[in-house]
Amino acid sequence: MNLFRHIAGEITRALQDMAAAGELPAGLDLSAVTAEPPRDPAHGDIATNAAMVLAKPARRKPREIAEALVGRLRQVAGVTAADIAGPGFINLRLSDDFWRARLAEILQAGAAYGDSDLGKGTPVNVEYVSANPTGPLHVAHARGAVVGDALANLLAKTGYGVTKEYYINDAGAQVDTLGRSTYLRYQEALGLQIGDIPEGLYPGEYLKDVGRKLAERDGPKWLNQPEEIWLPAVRDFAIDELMESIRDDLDAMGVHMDVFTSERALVQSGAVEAAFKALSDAGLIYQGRLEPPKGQKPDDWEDREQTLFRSTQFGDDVDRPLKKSDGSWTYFANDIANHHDKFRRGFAEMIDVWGADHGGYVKRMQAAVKAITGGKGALDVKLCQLVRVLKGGELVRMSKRAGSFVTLRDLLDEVGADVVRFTMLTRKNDAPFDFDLVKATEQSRDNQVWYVQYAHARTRSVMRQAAAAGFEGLDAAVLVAARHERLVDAGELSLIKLLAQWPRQVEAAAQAHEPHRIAFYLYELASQFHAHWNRGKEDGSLRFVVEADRELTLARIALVQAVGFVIQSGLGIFGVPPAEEMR
RNA sequence: GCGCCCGUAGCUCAGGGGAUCAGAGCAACCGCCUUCUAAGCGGUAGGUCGCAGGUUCGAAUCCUGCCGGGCGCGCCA
Repeated sequence: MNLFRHIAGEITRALQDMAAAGELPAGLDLSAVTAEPPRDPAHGDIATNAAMVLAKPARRKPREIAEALVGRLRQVAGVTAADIAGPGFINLRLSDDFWRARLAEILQAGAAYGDSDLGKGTPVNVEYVSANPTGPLHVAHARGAVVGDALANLLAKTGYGVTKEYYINDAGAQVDTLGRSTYLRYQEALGLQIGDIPEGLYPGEYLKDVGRKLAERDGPKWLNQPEEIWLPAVRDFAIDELMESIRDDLDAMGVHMDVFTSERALVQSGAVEAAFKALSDAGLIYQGRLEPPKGQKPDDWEDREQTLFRSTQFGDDVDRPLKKSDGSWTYFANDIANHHDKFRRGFAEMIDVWGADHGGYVKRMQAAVKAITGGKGALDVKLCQLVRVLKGGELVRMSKRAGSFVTLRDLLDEVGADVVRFTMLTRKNDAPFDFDLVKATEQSRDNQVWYVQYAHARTRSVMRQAAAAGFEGLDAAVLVAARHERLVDAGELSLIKLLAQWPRQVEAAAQAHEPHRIAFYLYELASQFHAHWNRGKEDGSLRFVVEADRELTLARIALVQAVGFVIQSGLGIFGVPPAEEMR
């Protein structure tokens, strides 16, 4: 149970009782009332702002409301103290037994502790990576992949019906360029001299493989043919090859998409026309002219009338073109169809994870979603800032395979998927990130992955030690039944309190769409666990396994197991398997 | 020129989204190893939360302006 929500419910009920008793006006809006841990634990276990928030609408002084409320809150089960602080805050203290009762919940739930039905099954579509199939995935994609995947897992854990989706940008001019670039490598594979890769084509060596495979499959049949003959076949072949390698890379990182949507297929199905018609019918399409951007006018700017979408009606800065000068759809038009299609598939809630270089695109896409869904759909966009790869402080630039960037595969080879996944989440998505390959694998406290894994390994170590000391069959039932009231040490109790915050942390992170919060919580939990461990070194009576006191040992093992479960629960969101030992 | 993001301790970053003293790690200094991994733990020192206003009983948190850095700005995706 999310005990903060539980207490918030109790506070709400007390306020309603007060209203019924005439101590407060009826019909007050209680939605701003919170129950949360105070910043300083010395203030108590839970603080509520109820009296402060209601003072104005109730036309009463905060302290008056607080005085009345405190009396009622003292009657709530588990509450041992309710005090007024400062201008009218109420600090609650809960009994140790109330806290210890969380232990049984954790032990029964195991790694599922923190799961909730917050989302009530609401479908959510999380679109991430969505890289063009024109080259291997690189570090920026890795960040998007990790953020998107963890966010999706987080939402699934909190009861949303999550679909992980990849939108394949396989319809534009870039894939034609890919086709031409591949054709060159195909010729090369058949023994022709191709010289330098011409400007405008992709020079990456990764296309050599693709060219060679094409030569193996088709032989020389495309040689000496006009481009219009070979381009479609070569392009499609290359897209398939690159998508396969992209899927392999994602697999290697533990990212598994539910749906791959092809832009090309979408266009061919007439989805763009359908979306366009919907906007048009709503009177949101017109022919007009745009001002050139100030300060930086493109040299080839040509003032002309074009087909525009009234995105300004939905908060965008200027209206946006949906057709190129040759009459074909813009990428934006296709992406409107993409989101329209998601909405029609049942997703009113959509999340896109993009690179920061697409930041200028957010407003128009959100505008489009509002327009095309009649206001029923909502799009949240998570922008991932730049990732720089360092090695011992030195910037790493070149990749063996790709030429100008570090590939995802390089990263995985260098530090492993688990480290990539966790480390990428130790920063907010909208803060730039320096990924240091040396630090990422260092075994020290400033390496958060290692530190959290070490804590989990230590929980396992305790279990092994306990078994060696004759404690066997330590299953959930035995640990749930253990005498938890024997846990009276301050370190033990504060660990329990931190564990009890987990469900709230998960829900808060899910609602904010911020998976990085999980990493910080896990780091704090690990820190407290290591600290408590060390107390046992200094004071033998605090060690987990006390052979002379079987009852106490079982209670402490229950706590250790609970710590392990919560770490597992958290790492599960990141898709990182917990370590059994660190050797 | 316009839009978005960022500006918190020497360094790298948190700060649950308004209120009860500004946090962590690293680096610096001082301590703790016969016992479950010292790959660790504890302590000291260090900040007018970019600047200036505003809203409020209360602002690192919300609003406005400015300064500094990043990203982007029809017919690329």
